[in-house]
Amino acid sequence: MRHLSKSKLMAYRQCPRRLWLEIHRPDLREDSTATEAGFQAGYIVGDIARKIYDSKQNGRLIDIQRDGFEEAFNLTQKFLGQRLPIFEAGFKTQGALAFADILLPHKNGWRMVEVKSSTCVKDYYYEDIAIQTYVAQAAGLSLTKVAVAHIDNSWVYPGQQDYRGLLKEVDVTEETLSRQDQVQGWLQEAQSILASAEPKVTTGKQCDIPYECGFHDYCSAQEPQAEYPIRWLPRFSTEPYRSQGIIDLRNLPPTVSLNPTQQRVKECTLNGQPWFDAAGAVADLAPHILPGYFLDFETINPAVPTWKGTRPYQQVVFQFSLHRLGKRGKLEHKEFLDLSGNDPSRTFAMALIGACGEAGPVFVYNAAFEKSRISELAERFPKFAKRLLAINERVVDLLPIARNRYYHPSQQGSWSIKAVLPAVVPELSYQNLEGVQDGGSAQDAFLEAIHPDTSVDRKEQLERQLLAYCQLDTYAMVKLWQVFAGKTQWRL
DNA sequence: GTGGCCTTTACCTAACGGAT
DNA sequence: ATCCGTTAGGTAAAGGCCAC
Repeated sequence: MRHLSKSKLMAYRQCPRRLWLEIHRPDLREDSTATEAGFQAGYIVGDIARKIYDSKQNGRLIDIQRDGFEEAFNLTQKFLGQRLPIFEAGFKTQGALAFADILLPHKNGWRMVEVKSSTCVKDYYYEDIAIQTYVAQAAGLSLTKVAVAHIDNSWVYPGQQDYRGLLKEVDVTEETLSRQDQVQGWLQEAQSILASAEPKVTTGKQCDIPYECGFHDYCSAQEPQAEYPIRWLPRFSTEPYRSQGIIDLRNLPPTVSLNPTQQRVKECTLNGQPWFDAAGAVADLAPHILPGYFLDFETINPAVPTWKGTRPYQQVVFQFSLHRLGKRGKLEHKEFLDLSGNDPSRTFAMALIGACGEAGPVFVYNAAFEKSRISELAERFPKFAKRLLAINERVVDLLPIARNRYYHPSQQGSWSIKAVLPAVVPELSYQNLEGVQDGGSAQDAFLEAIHPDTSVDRKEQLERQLLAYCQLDTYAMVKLWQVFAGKTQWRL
């Protein structure tokens, strides 16, 4: 009999091998990325949920890290007797463990609320909560109601630490209880899987459901490797071919119909040559006459908003870099970075208006992102709306030009800026940057910089790193433009 | 007017881009 | 783990055409 936490059982619902590895070889799992950020963006959803659901401030929180499993179970039983709100109550049955985010006295029993940081009730929550409630009920808990509390991303934070309205509660009692009969079977199957040898399951769709499995690299390393994987073909369903044992582009039957982009990826990959429609690129850029601007934003999007007037998961702009390229190739740079800890939006909007000038194309990469941010600022600050929307009118997207005119085998089917730049402008490298080398570390740096405990020296260091990183981003776009526009003789 | 066939439009979803 | 907007591609519904 193994101790099976609910999350590990969920793993088995997708793939028995995933469950087996979770229990027997957790060391093989890739570190999950975002969860271990040093500086948390504002509040954690769970903390807020406890405050919201503990209006009388008499709830009992069980700390599994501190107390350990056995003590958590004992405390749970003790607190159940007191009929007060309980957070992280622990239950155990048939080797399965479950911890309930919130338990509240309800009628003659208890109401269980599972807190999720998503913005809707996902299908897989039903299985998740079915296991949760099964374990709790089998351990003797009387449940009268089960609910999911998820984030309401249409809610606007009014400030003053007033987080009522952040969470939206959805009753899932029926959906959950109707699955109870199945859970018993899942538990037995899980135990028998764990008692056996490692199941060998080939990688497939299930590896990414409901999110990427941490053992994917381990499993795929044991399979034949394609030198030119067919998954490099953009928007191409590999499943039908995988089942036929076709994993390499060289083995893809010529009869398979590919769209022009896929065809290009295939050809360039197999002949190892980049493709560049230089005349086409020049023609695409010709209508957009200099002076031109090159713009990039950095944002932060905390689940729990920290600034009055912002929504959950809203992308709040805190930094931009702007290069201006004159008619004869003169390059200037402007930038903005707000590390005050206050909402940067308003000063950002003003600085952006001031920096962009009155006319000339504003080049960005994947225009939807920057344009959406600008539109949002226009909505929030009507006084600036006209001037902000005027900038949006000037935005020119370099992504479709890259996609239509350029491909290098090293892109591996992707036209994201991180795939395109090293191919087009190999001499530019982010490796030389210290600290901040990508968007993720930019957010970390921002959070650390605005944290009250951060020293002045450290803050200045982070500021320098952030500025260097964002400036390199737009400079890289200038270099990209230079190649596409055929101005390689310019010294930029 | 109905049935059959083809074309167009409308709608939906997965993939991809950006940000963490 | 999470968000969002755009887009490509597929499918379903609607529309158009003509023979019978």
